[in-house]
Amino acid sequence: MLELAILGFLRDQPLHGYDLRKRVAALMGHVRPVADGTLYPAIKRMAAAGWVTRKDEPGAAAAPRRVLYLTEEGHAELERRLGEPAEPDISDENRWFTLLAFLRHLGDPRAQAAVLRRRLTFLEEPTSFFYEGDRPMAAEEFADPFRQGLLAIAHATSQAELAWLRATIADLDGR
Amino acid sequence: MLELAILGFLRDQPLHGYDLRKRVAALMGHVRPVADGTLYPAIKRMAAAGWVTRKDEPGAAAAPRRVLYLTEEGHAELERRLGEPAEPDISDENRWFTLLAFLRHLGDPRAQAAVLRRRLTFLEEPTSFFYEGDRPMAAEEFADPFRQGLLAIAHATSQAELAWLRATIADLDGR
DNA sequence: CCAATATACATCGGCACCGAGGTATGCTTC
DNA sequence: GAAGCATACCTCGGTGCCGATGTATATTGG
Repeated sequence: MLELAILGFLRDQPLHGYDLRKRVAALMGHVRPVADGTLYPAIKRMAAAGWVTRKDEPGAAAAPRRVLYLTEEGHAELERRLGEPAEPDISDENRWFTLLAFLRHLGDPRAQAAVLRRRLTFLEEPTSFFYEGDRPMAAEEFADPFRQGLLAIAHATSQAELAWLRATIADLDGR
Repeated sequence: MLELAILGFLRDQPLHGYDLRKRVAALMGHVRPVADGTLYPAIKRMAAAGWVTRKDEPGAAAAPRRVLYLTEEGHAELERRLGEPAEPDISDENRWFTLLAFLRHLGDPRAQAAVLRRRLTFLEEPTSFFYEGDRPMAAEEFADPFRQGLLAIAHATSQAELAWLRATIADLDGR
């Protein structure tokens, strides 16, 4: 998730670590803040993989910066991750939102629609959070207001996204 | 998140690992399936911490079972985690939903309302996913339909939950 | 009768993440 | 001119998670 965000942000423009940290924090930081001890090792990993290159520059405000540039390999990696996302990227909302934030970088509308369809399929399959033995339980069945709320919120959420997905897929197909 | 779910399920009744695995999978498995290599070490940790005890029983269908019982310490730990959740339990939807699934086990309505208020405060504070320099960007500002969708879905989602939170807090306060 | 499947538990190496700590620079404010 | 803060980068130990792998039993289907 973090690596995808880094690839995605660098796709737009070269950035140094500190700037990247702020952008990543804006994107997903309210859910889970990004620690320095996570970001810098990630950058190091990605440099070792050949996805980014680093160039030292004198710091504008303070200490010298190491500006990160996306390489061609990094570009290819981004497209691969956007076009062939792993299952958790589809099912986990946090990961999915990160993917969505950079999906425009997958040039082909057909490929974009295919990714949206995977999410659509996931949201359309019936899921039950709680079971009594083998039988799925409906929201009305339990007295617990919190579990009722949980199901109600999950339902409202997925309805909103389903509507958007269907409209956007239709739009992409029409091009 | 996993440990909270285990404590929560065992609060209702003793369960063996395999049964626990199915219940945890139903609750959060569609988002992120639980691997055996995650569940069993977690049980072991929790047994070492004194939150659960294990009792061997002949298997009903197959291999012998190790039935898990919540101890008094485990009960206290559950209440502590429900009543004083860490920040990520409030902000991360996956964790929050898990907490909500077991919040009824926090007996006191006032304490329950206090937890809901923390989530309310979190959802009420304005968040912007993207910035241009220092300026937050509104959904209409970018042409990217995916980012527009991302913001629209996030907004719809939080509206649904806000309404439920306010209603439920009012209800709990009225008791 | 054999294979496949579901039940049931467990370990191990690798890896990402986190918090804590460390280093250094330049600007602003008192 | 000292203190405090924002900028900017990095390491290290601990922990939890994951996939792969292993072991064993009972039922079901061909």
